Amino acid sequence: MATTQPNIRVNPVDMAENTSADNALCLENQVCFSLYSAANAMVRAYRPLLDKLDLTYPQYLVMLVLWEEQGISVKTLGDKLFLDSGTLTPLLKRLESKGLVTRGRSEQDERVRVLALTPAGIALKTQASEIPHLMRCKVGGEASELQALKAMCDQALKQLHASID
Amino acid sequence: MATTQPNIRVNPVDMAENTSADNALCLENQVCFSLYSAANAMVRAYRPLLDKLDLTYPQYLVMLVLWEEQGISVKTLGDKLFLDSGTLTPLLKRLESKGLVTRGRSEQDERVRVLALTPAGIALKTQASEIPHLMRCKVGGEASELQALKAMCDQALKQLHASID
DNA sequence: TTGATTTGAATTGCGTGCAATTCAATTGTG
DNA sequence: CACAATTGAATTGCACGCAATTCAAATCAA
Repeated sequence: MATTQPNIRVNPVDMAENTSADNALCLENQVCFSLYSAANAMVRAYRPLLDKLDLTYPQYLVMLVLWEEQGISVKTLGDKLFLDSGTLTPLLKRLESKGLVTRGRSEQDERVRVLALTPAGIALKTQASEIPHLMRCKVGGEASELQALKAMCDQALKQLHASID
Repeated sequence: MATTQPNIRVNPVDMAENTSADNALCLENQVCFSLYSAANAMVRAYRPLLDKLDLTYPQYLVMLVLWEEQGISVKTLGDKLFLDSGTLTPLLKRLESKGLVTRGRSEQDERVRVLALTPAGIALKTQASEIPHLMRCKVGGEASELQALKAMCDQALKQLHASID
């Protein structure tokens, strides 16, 4: 049961007519729904791996950025992750309370938080090193397919950002 | 600034070595991160359209299902949307309080909620009919590309469900 | 039939996402 | 220099997602 069958729908009895809007309210939406479901499933799949590091997926993303470059601001971090301060501020406080991240202040601009890693935060990178391989096994598929998926997601993201409203 | 440049990274000064784990902690993750970011952006793009219907995106998904088939249980709905009762129960209560959905009880099995639409819930479909077209404009791209994106997301979802841990 | 198990929803708790607002620090302007 | 506008974070409020637990109804097994 629950086999993912193609989008061939039978019109239910109590629904009136099967117009073009019906098809649109199915076919086109499936792309967004597939994207949405796949993203949820991806975060779910990360969970058991990240539990060992006591990280959530968004926290892991922040750590990925900081493992690459420290001393950045919340704004810069948000630009990289497409997340705002409303999401990042409490998240960063949690990482700080775990002893992984420091939230300093910029000397030049008192408004700016300067994010850096503690030794424990840096050390966590070693434990994280096996995660990409494990996730690749879970997702499966050819590398070229994954690259194509990434390219399409990036394209869609770019387009959605372009059409702000 | 903030141009989406290819994944050519410069190793920061205070980071030690640039191992294969470094590449993995970037390249492979980008697929998941792209998926995650695109899904977030998609939900964000839906918002102004759905605001007019006073629906969130997950609520819209529920309505899509019920516009196709009424009288289903929370379980069946969850199987279709890949969501559980922890998400759906409060969401359905909100749809109920908006006067769009009824949450009855099954005669055969008292545990089961039977979900149906109110006249207002059915009527809302008309207002929703233009949303797919508007979203397609926002996302852009060829229909074939979107179908390819959907196929890859579905494949990834299927694979992630198969490898439960 | 009874008792154990399973199942469908609901509940609880936590961590996002994000719109909207606030606030202080900084920048721009006359 | 004053003062308005902008900017970077933080805060508030709401709606998810989902793990974990609870609970009652239904099913299974001895």
